[in-house]
This record gives sequence, C-alpha cells and structure tokens, in this order.
Amino acid sequence: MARSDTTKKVTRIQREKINVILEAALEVFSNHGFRGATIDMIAKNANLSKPNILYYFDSKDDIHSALLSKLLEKWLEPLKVISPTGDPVEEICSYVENKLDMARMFPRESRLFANEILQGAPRMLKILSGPLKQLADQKAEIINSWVKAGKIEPINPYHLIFSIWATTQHYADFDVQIHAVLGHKNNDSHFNDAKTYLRLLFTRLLEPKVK
Amino acid sequence: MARSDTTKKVTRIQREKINVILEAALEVFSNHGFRGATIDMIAKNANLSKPNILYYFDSKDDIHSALLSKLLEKWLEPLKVISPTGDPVEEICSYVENKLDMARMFPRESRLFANEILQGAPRMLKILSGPLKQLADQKAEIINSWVKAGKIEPINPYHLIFSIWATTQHYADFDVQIHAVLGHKNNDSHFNDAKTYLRLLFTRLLEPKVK
DNA sequence: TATAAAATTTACCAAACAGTCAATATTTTA
DNA sequence: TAAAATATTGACTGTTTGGTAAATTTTATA
Repeated sequence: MARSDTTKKVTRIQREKINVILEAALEVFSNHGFRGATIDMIAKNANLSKPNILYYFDSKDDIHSALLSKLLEKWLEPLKVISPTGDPVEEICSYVENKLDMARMFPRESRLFANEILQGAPRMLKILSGPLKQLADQKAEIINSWVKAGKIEPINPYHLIFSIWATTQHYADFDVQIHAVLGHKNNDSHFNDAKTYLRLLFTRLLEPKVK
Repeated sequence: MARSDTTKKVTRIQREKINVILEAALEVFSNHGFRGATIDMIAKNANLSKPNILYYFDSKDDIHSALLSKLLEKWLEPLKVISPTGDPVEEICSYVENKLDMARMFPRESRLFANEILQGAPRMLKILSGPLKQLADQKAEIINSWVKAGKIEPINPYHLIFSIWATTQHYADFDVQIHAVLGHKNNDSHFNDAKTYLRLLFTRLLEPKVK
C-alpha cells in the first residue's frame, strides 16, 4: 500500500518525493498521454527507481488521478472570478486574458486535460457533469442577466464560454501547429498578438451597439 | 512485405479489406490515440485476425500514417475554397460553417489529428510546416488585402485562422465536455446553436463599422 | 478443372510494461 | 547510539503487445 492513502502523518521525504513524482508525471503524461506514458519514463524524469515510484503511489493510474484532481482547482479558478457586478465586457475580456495566461504558463496542464477529454474523459466525467457544469451554469446566468440589462449584445452564454475555452487552450494544445504555421522560433512572442486579437474578438462580439 | 507498397495491381479483396481496416483503425485511433490503440482492437473492429491486418499493412505505424495522409486533403479542402473575389465576411463565415460541418460529420478525423498534434505531431511536422503553412500564408495574404481595401476591419489574419480552427474543432474534440456542460442527450442539437453563435462572432469581428 | 497466386489462420517470439517482493540502506526516535 | 520506522533497490513475475513463420484455405487464372 502506498503512503498516499494512509492516515499516518506525512514525512518530509514523502512530501518532497511526491512533489518530484507529480512534477515528472505531469511532464510525461502531458507529452505522451496516459497510455503513451510509462512508469519508467516518470521514474527517469524524477531521478527515482520504478519501485520507488510505486512506493509512493499504488499504480500508474493513481499518479494520473492525483495530477488531475490537483489541477482542477487551478484550472477553474479564472472562471470563478467572473463577477456580476463588474463591467461585463471587461469581466469577459479579463477572463479571456487570464485563460490565455494559463495556456502560456501551464501548457502541460492544458495538454493533460486535453488528452483526458479527447479520450472521452474516462477519469473525469463526473467532474465535468458535476462541478464544471454547475460553475458554467452559474456564469451563464450572469451573462444572461447582462444581456437582459442591455449591457452586452444578445448571445448564447454557453457557446461564448466554449469559444473562450477553445481559443485560449488552442495556444497550449496546438502549440506545435501554431509554431509550424507562424514559422518561427521557439519563443512565446505570438502570445502578445493572440492577446490583442482575442480582446478585439470578444469586445466586438459583446459591446452594445450604439443606437 | 505488405501489399500496400508493391507496384503490383490491387485485387478486389485488397481494395475492400484495406478500406475495412482503415475504417476500423480510424475508429480505434481516434478514440484511444496512437499508443492507446492496439492492432488487436483494430482487428476486432474490422472482423479480421491480427496477422491478417499485418498482411495488408507492414506495421501499426503504417496504418496510422495511411490514415493521416488520406485525411489531410479532406481536412484542408474548406480552407482552400476561400476566394479573394467573394464577399469577405461571407467567405470567412462560409469557411467557419464548412469547418463546423466537418467537425459534426467527421469527429473521428478531427480527433485523430488532435491526438497527433497534441503529441507533438511526430508524424506530421513536415506537413504542418510545409503544405499547411503555405496554404495559411496564402489565405492570410488574401485577408490582408481585404483589410487594406477596407472591406473588413483590421485584424491579424493568422490568429483569425487559428480562432476558426479552435472554435470549430472544439465541438468535435471536446465533445464529451460540451455534452457534460450542456447536460443533455446524445444528439447533435447544439451544433445549430454553435453555427448561429459562430456566425455572429466572426461577423461582428470583421464587418466594417459604418462611419 | 488443375494450378498458381492470394488470403487467412494457428502457433509462436521477443520486447515492453505494470507491478511485486525480499533484502538492504537510510533516517528518525526513544 | 540502538532500535524502530521509513525509504530504496535489484531481481523478478505475469501480461500485453507488435510482429513473424509456416501451414492451410480460398480465389483467380490458364
């Protein structure tokens, strides 16, 4: 039985090694998907032996699940921040900007989720139709209230949210394609252009037309 | 040596079985990714034995490559159609609509590509930075010419293209998430809402503002 | 219809892989 | 510092999997 599920207190070494393993696993899982990743790859990346990894986690599946649940909170945070009392267009644009920043700063996390969803979300379906749906419902209601108040143009709130997810995460998940098409370098310079572009896109969509 | 790479003439059975195998492989690869797929799964899906599969294709990799190159043409087709002489906003909106139709009708193809790109496009890098880049460059130039002529609002053409890819393919690739959030059924009804939403999104972005 | 070619299958192999176990080393604690 | 608890490892197991070889069956052809 791995240390991770006992109720005993966690030692210093356990805390350290678990972090090292999760960091290595994030690297490996995000680059190769669940099936493409091997415990040996994670072990090598973490500078530990395979049995040592399995001393801290019961199974490969266990490591993967730990990563997913650890990441979820961080991933939903920007959406939670949207407030009904702020300026609507600015609230949405800030959300877009935050999501884009996440894609730039945490591309591995983005790809980990993308891999999971693409595969039919076998380990995440409950979270998607539970907490995620509830959060989306809640924010959709706020957006609807903005529409009713005439503060933004009429719009389907769910598809607005989908398009924000799609456009921002695209820069992390399809990174290779973007670099190939833009034909340059290994840097992040296109993120600035993306930021400008997306602000324009959603501003023009939402800003009320002057009568 | 598999039949597929000899110069001998192709028999009726070869033609039929190769199609059956590719169809089964598309199903399996798109649902499980390259590493998650096994030849046995493809064999079962195709109602053939494993060695029989390997009689027609040299290797698992070979089947995968055959799928990718077969699909590429179909995948780029809608973008090619964009014409410099049409009405700009309508040209773009038609492209969006075509891409969305592809996502609805060929979700497996979309996921096959998504899986490949997400994994770093090990078998497609040359195509991305070759034919795909050239096509994107060409269409970006058209978009730029529309901007210069004042026919659409100033916009970064590459990021416009990216956002079209992202928003449309999202409905195929993240299908599970969308169904979870919308909380319904196994049908495609949300594609109509998506179509309306995306037309609005790109029309408002591009339509020249009246002075 | 006899023969050659093509197609299919059964029985394999070797490598990769998740996971175990018992022995050893290290760290903590009394 | 000795004993106990924790951590690490080398050697291993059983299974999955990509792929092969040879024998057999089916189909096409002369």
